[in-house]
Amino acid sequence: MKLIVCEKDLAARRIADILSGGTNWEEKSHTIPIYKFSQSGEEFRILGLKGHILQVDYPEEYNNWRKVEPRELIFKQLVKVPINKNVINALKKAARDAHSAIIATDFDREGELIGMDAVGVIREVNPGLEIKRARYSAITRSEIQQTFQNLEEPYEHLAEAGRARQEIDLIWGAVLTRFISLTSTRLWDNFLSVGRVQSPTLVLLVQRELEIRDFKPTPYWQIKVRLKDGGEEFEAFHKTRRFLRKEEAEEVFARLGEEGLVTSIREVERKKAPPAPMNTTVLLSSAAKLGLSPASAMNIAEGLYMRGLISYPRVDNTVFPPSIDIRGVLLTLKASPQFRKMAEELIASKRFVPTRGKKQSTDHPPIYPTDGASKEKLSPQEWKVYELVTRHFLATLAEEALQMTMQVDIDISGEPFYISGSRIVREGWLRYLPYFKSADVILPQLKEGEKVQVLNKEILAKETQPPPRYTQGRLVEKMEELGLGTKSTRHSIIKSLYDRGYVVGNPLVPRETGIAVASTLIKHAQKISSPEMTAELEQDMDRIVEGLHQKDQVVGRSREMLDEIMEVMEKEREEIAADIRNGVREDEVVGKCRTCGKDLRIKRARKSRKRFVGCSGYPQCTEAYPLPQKGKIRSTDEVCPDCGTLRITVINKGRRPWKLCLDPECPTKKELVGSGRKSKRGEN
DNA sequence: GCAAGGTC
Repeated sequence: MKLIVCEKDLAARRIADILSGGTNWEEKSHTIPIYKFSQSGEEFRILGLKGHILQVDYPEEYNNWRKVEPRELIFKQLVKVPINKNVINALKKAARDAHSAIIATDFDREGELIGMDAVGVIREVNPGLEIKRARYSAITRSEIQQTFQNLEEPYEHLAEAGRARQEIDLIWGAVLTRFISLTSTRLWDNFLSVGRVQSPTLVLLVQRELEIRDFKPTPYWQIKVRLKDGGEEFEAFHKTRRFLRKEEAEEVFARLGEEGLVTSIREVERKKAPPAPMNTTVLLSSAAKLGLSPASAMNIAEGLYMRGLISYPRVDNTVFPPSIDIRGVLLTLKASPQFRKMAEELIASKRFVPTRGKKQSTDHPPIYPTDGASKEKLSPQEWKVYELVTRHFLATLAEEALQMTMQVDIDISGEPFYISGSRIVREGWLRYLPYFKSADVILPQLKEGEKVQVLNKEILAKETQPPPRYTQGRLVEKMEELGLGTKSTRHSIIKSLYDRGYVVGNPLVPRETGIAVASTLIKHAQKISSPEMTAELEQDMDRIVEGLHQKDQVVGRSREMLDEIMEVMEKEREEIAADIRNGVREDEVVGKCRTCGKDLRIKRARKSRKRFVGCSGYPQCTEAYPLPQKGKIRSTDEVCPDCGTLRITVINKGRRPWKLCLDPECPTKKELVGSGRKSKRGEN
């Protein structure tokens, strides 16, 4: 029996179909599907893993954070532990009966690592097994058939590069996470984390926040006039969009007479190209514009993919391979009542060539609908994502949109004014993807040389605005630009910043705890506060792949570097502890006290160690409220209209966050507590 | 209870 090991069930199923010509059947082993078939007297079994099967970890004796100095962890031996017992058992069982195995995981760094981990498990039960590697970059009939006739050897170096990443990420993550959590005594539910990807992402947000806080607005002035042409009234602005001196604006203002002259009208037709095909980043950033967090958009997309409604959602590629039958996709979309007409239109106009994006890879096609769904059969959020994917796909087939833009120049007493407008003259792809369509600005019918009447003039005092905060959608894009995280992890990295209490809201606003942690890392562990650590790791991994470096050299150097950082951080322990505690303390403020106006904050009772909300004016002010003893507490700026006390959010693991009035006697309390029933999926 | 990377 030949055993073929794939990275995921989808690949196993499709490869089985191709190699067997559709004669394979499915059996379950330890709940894992295995595809079987026979060919020229040989029996085949194809097994799909669920991604990584092992993870690196510290041996159990180091589990207690308080009993181990974080710095000691740096040079400790790491172990690998199974992630999913069913997968391992199914793999072992199949390996026992096999006389050879073929590793057919994705051909990339993590895929090779997954494959080599599988080889390790296989060898435990069947040491002499012959092992080959099937290298393919797309699951198409021709490529799979060819690949399996030209098997290769495993790429040990590639897997080693993956191991280096695993080890470095765990060592830096564990040591620094424990160190800052222990020094600031933020433990268990409230621990503070540090990581190669999450920390530079947090720093990005914090630096923007500090820029906003430091921002000094510059005043400027605009001149606006109200004009009349025949019956129509309209507004025009002075061409000096920003007068930096008020006097200057006033001088111009004083000169303006009661009549203006249309000096020129320019019309320009602009082409708006349809979007490139959708990859994960585009899916997440578009979904964010529709109000879905990247984490829930990804979750929902995963579910739609599992139900066969959209293609694989984790992809960088933005170029459709020729193997995708675009016309066929449109035909299946006719099964959707909501999209039947649009699909028919595109079929009738024979538009079967999609746009091409800049990122081309062959592992998966861009995200597209694989079946026609109907709105009634999906939840509102599922429909939102399905609709987005489908509309985006249709847009990539449609013709470009045309927008007419107009600028009219008007002279008033020698001063230049303008009005500008635009309108869509051909909808093209915007018809399918109307979410982000800009509204038309229609101008009055004017002619060059025409006179207009000045009805009114006005000086507007304005100020320059600080840079905007990152929205979740923009952050996903920025992370991709900086090389932080991957298509599969960015959404979860962002979610963990919320879970740690580093940020709130969308756009993301850092809390004081997040600012304190970021500032500490910038100051004392610069390395892990910037995207450069990832960039350098990538270079080191390339050298491992080329055989120029060994994994242990790279990890060893990284350990030394961390040790030097930790030596300094240990010396500065008191200062670091104070900085982070100050940040944490500020976030413990729930709001203002109703009685005395001072801060209400989360405190702990001396004797019982139970937490409660008390007034910082104690003992003069004795305002106090009980708190649930479990779960994370976050303040809100809401005040209950019934009892008049502040509301807080309580977050318990695996449950939907619930809001609670501080006053335990509040009449609305029962209803609020009871609202945690409906769904596990919460929006941030 | 640590990270980030796969995948469900």
